[in-house]
Amino acid sequence: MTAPYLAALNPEQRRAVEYGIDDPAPLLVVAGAGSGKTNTLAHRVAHLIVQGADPRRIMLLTFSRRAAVEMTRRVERIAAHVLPDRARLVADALTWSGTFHAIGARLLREHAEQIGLDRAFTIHDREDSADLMNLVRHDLGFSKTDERFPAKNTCLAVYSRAVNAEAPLADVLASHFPWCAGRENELKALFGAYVEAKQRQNVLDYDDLLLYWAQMMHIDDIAPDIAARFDHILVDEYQDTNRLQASILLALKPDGRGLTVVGDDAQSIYSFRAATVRNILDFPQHFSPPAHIITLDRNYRSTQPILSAANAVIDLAAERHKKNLRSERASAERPQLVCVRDEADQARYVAERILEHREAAIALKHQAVLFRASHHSGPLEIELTRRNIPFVKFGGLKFLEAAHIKDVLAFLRFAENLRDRVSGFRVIQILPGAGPATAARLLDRLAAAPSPGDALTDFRPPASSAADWPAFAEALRLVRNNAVGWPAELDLACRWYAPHLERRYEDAKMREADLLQLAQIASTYASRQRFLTELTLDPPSATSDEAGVPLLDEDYVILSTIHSAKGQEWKSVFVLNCVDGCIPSDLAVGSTPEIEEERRLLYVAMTRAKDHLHLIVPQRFFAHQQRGNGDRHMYAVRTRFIPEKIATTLFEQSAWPAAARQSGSAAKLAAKPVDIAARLRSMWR
DNA sequence: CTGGCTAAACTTTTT
DNA sequence: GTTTAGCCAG
Repeated sequence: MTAPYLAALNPEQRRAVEYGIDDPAPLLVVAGAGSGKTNTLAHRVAHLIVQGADPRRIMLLTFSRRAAVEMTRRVERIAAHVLPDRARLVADALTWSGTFHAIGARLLREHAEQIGLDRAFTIHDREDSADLMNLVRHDLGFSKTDERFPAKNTCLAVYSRAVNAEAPLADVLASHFPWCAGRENELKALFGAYVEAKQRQNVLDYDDLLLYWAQMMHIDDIAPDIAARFDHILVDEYQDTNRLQASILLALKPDGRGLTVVGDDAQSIYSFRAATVRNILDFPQHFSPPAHIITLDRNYRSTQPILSAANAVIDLAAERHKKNLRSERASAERPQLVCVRDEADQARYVAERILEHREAAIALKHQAVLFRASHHSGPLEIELTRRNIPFVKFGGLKFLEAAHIKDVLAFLRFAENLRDRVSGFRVIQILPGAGPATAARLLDRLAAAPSPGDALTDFRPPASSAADWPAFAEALRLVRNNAVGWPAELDLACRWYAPHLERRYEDAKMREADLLQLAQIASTYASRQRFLTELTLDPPSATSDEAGVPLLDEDYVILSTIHSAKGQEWKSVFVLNCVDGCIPSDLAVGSTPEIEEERRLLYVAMTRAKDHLHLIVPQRFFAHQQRGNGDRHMYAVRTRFIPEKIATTLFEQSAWPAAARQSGSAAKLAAKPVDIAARLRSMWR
């Protein structure tokens, strides 16, 4: 007897949904690309609830906030069929759904007192963390130039990997940062001081959200309480979790009962964040008896020719685990492998095909352009703007990373937490006449004072910044006293900042528009603290051109990094720069595992396509300066992941523009050759 | 002590 | 093409 709402699922999906409902043993679902993974997971959650599970006691860990929202939406839709009057209630009760980091932040605030943390901690994003690392690095005297010490971003990357991979510093250095291996002792000292600085300032970085959570799960008085709050824990995209996350999970469910993880080792693309595919491969053996495994290998997304090409690409992987996806969708159209001259032609080609597809009734929203690195879409963005084709871009440089946005946010963070040195350092130096020394002097007083608020009012600014100080102090005071409420506080911050914006930037007008957009975003949050926390954990993922964010009901093309395209699908997909040096990135050809991950990246990009897939190969490709006097243009060859045999048998190959290339050059070849040499000589006569 | 200047280094993907 | 350490004048 199967419930009617499960009738649309195939047998494997149904088994994944119904497995262990009465006896919740650990379950691993290996779900290939396009195999209905999200749908299956959503059905499992809905089914658990229909069978009596309490949605408030279900933890749903997803890779991104976007995925969490989508999952909740689907659960609600399924519930609407089965429990029509309670669907909304059910979805609203699924409050423990989100990323590891967001759930961690929430648990830490709830248990703050028990672990000696101030509830009002602020969260540093990656740039803030790097800035703090830099302050500490400077304090320890490592910025002296006689033997260059690793830069702040490198230091943070080393630290973060050691934490997330739960690996000793020496191992991390040897395997990923060999050029820093001689600095082990200094780095150890630096990281120790960095941790102390964070604690003094009452700030947590991304890694701390996991680290404190994991530590909390080792404390006998707290761990059982937290574990007992959740009957079921489901984890999506398990192939992209790291060891620290796995530790948290195993501490929450040591015997695996009530634990479901879903993922696909062929789509593991986040090892730069210390994710390890071993988590998913070793999962079953953590338990006795081992976790049950269900494999979903029927693909409902792509046509068979697209899937065959993608399968061929991933088949060449050095290490290949299980499954070959089968499609249910026949088609005569093979994926296209298109040669163009350069990136400008690539942009023109893509823009033209996009319009052509729209004429064929494929909405812009169902078309996406994917690329390896965020800046690869530059020429295309210009071309789309020129042709008035609206687009939204996902991934890459964030809105929040712009200096003027960071300034305003630093003001708010400083108001929230006067001990936050990174924010304080930034915001104080906005005032003319106040530099690092003034900032350090004030921050030292705030750190030492029993009441930082009083220390702030008592502070005598130097004469050089006396003119601008009162306005600053007053704005800060109003926000700190909650005198104006949220989101009026943001307006207040912007009004204080306006004259400085004007003075510091030539393009103040454009930047002002960004601040208006920030105000727009702010108005959707309930409080200053939630705004600051959630903005850091879930920054707006899309940026669009100056025209502003298109309204939701407008039609627009999707531009996205391949990483940000994870879990998504479109009718038509274009992959830019399918050349060596780009996919794989020439920054990632150092080791076999890195190259293998680049291969999976191409696989992920290809398997996003439902009906049409174009891989573009520009023959001349702009490369950022390759150390020294490097050239700007490189002559590129097709990516090594598509060898000749695959190209000829599984792709439709073409060159564009066709006319100029074929009839044009062929005709001229037949004619008499032009004497270029003579022309060159004649230039000087 | 700040702020403007020069020379040199660094440049992926993201919670 | 952008960020950062260091130098120097006020």
